[in-house]
Amino acid sequence: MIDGMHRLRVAAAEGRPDIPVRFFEGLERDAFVLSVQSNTRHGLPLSRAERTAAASRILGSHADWADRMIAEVTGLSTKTVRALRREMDGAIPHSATRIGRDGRARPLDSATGRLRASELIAANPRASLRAIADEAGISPGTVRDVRERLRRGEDPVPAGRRAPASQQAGPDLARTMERLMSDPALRLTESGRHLLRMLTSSLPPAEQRDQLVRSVPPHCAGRVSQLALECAAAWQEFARLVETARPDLAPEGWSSAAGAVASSTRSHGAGRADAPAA
DNA sequence: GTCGACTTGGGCATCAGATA
DNA sequence: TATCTGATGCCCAAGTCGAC
Repeated sequence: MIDGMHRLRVAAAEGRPDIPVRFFEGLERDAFVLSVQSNTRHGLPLSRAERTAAASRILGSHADWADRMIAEVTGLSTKTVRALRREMDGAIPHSATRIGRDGRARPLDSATGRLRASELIAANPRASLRAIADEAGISPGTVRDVRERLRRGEDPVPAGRRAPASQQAGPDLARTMERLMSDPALRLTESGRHLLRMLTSSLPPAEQRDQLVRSVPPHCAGRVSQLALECAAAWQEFARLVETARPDLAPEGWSSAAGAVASSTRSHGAGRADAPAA
């Protein structure tokens, strides 16, 4: 029963031998979506907690659906669904595209396709927009925009919100830091606050990094560099100990990232494993 | 090839209700 | 009463796709 439980009970109470039904053919996950949609549109409305739980489940089963699509189904706001998706980052399948309410798929990051299109245009300036679009995996409209940008001497990838994934490491770190700082388990204990202070002070914002580098006097550069490498090695050892203590909580990719730091620092012969230095 | 309709995610300001 | 949280509306740049 996806919808109409009350109508069925009323029919049964009235002793009616049959009731008109509409069959649904599809996957269980799609049946769940239909059920949530029905409950938000009529009948006994779902509580906010129930709608949030439903949105979480739909995010897990339909990760490629746009936030607005899920918001419409669950009766939540788009911003709430967006926040929920951020919270569940890592726990839900990653999708490079979003299917909107119009059923069209749109990429989250078109930089790769744009760069590919710019290469194809340079190689064959007389190729049609559709031919390049097919080859690059983007729409003809986007190819046209790339071509106009190249004619104006601009970068084929617009600067702004949809930056290439390679440039998103900074914001991800900042987001992870924000989550840790809002976690009561850390925020409300002395040792947790101490750890947060150490993590915060050891993560210079990208925009301040260049300024910090320029502020190092030439005669101190060697010692500062050596100390930074020792700090990195100490943090790497700290990461290894944390991972060993709680292997079940180690995020995917953590080991390889820590290993990369280790390999880059060990090659300099630095490293002190007794305490993490910030 | 071009254009317009419609959509996206994100930022920002504002408001309302819950909670301390 | 102050603060927090969630919802809403508006705006923006960018993307897709059908019609012409």
